Amino acid sequence: MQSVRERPALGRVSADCLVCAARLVGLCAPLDPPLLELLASDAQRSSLLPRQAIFLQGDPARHVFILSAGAARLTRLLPDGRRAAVGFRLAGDLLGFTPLPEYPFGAEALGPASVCRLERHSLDSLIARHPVIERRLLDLCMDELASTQEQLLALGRFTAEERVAAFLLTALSAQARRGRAGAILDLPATRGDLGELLGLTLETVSRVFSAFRRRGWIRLHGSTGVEIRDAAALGCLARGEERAGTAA
Amino acid sequence: MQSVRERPALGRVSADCLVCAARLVGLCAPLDPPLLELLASDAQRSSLLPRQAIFLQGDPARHVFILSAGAARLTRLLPDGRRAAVGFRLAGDLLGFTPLPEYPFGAEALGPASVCRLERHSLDSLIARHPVIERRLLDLCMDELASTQEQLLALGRFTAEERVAAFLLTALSAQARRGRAGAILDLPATRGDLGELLGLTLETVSRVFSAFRRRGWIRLHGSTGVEIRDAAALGCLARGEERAGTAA
DNA sequence: CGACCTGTTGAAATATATCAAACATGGTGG
DNA sequence: CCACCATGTTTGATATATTTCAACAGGTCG
Repeated sequence: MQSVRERPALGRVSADCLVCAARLVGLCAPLDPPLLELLASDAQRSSLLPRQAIFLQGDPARHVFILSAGAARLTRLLPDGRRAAVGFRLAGDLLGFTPLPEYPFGAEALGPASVCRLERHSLDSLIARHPVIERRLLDLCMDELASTQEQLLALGRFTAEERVAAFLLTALSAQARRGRAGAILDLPATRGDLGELLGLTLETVSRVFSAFRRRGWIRLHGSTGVEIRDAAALGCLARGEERAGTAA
Repeated sequence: MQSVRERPALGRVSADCLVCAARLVGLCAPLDPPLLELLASDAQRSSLLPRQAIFLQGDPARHVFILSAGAARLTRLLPDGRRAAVGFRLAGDLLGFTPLPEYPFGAEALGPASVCRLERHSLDSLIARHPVIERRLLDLCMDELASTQEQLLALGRFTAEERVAAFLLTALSAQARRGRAGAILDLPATRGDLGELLGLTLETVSRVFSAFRRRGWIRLHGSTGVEIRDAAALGCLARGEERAGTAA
């Protein structure tokens, strides 16, 4: 089912590119320019087509990746073919940093994207020489843990509508944090992608989008644009404020 | 609904106690004795009754806790009263370590338990003086992230039976890692507790236990003992190996 | 144009929740 | 010691949210 699997072509990367892509979030955000230069000197940049794999579940975890542009998803494949998404990641996020010998899940680009690839051992030696990086990794890990726990709450206790509402608002604020303010969410994901993230089928996701649209809470623009027109109503759902009837 | 809420009585703690409780897992596992002594000198020990709160969701996050004995659960309460458990924690685990100003969820003892309480700022200053602690925190955070992602997978894609099976095996191996080998799991949690962890109702958890018992996969001993009699069968479910009929 | 993919909507099937009742268990106090 | 109560468990009947199966519509692309 995965259309494109070959590895991206590689190229050298400048510190500028790293700085520019990951100014406000991610590993590089708080690092000194000289340190960034050091990171960049070891990294290789590559561009990804939509749906292209960054790494596969089960591959030896020899590299870490910084997503410098675009969006990606992390997915786990079950033996019987079911697939679940562990999360979506945006520009600046670190991918594939694991203590395990193999990646416990795969990563693939959602839309067009680009990554900086760094050898795991070269990150390790960088850490050894510059403890500030370790501190930064701990912060990132804690952020990721917190968002995973939120996701857990959603899958464990939220209805389909609540999950979609929570996702839309989370994605909107993640996009805002990366500089693009405004109510239009750029979401290069199919209904199926969202279903895998939210523990729903693609049909259920579609029905929820339709319901939100009918209530005037969202508007769709093209294939990837989702305009949030009533963040308050969505927020009420996303916070889990009532179990029963959805008031007008 | 929470029966006991007052804070535990505090007392001094020895490094020995920390070492002993958390020898193989947790924050203290790989630390030098002198460092442990340092940690211990700042910590206060307290005993907890079953169901006693360690900290509440929304409390200022001024302390971190090391669970030195017993089991605890972390729960998030939704505005409308629904409750979800983020996870269970066992002896040696670190609780309440968050970058946020307030605890994002509450922690309470499942059975009788004890914790070592440490001021957050004193942990911070310890980190500043001994970077090895930071490394250890990163490892712990990554472990916690990995187990949370497993849990996410379970809630997103697993059936009720698969969730319970996966939980039982995870709990068994967590117990084994803490020294108590063997097939009998000591589980001081009600069906309701498990339901909150697994995103199910207590009745569904009970029905799954009954089904496993009828198939001879488990046996119950008293109110907390669960004997795993067919780990292979449970493992097959827990890995998500088939979607449809459960073969005899 | 036709094949293909994504999205939408409908009708039926189903896993789990909800509601309800009985049953066990352990503690407590008469 | 036993009656009593609170708490947790089990099981049943019913309801319901979501899945599953299916058909169709709108793009896109070769």
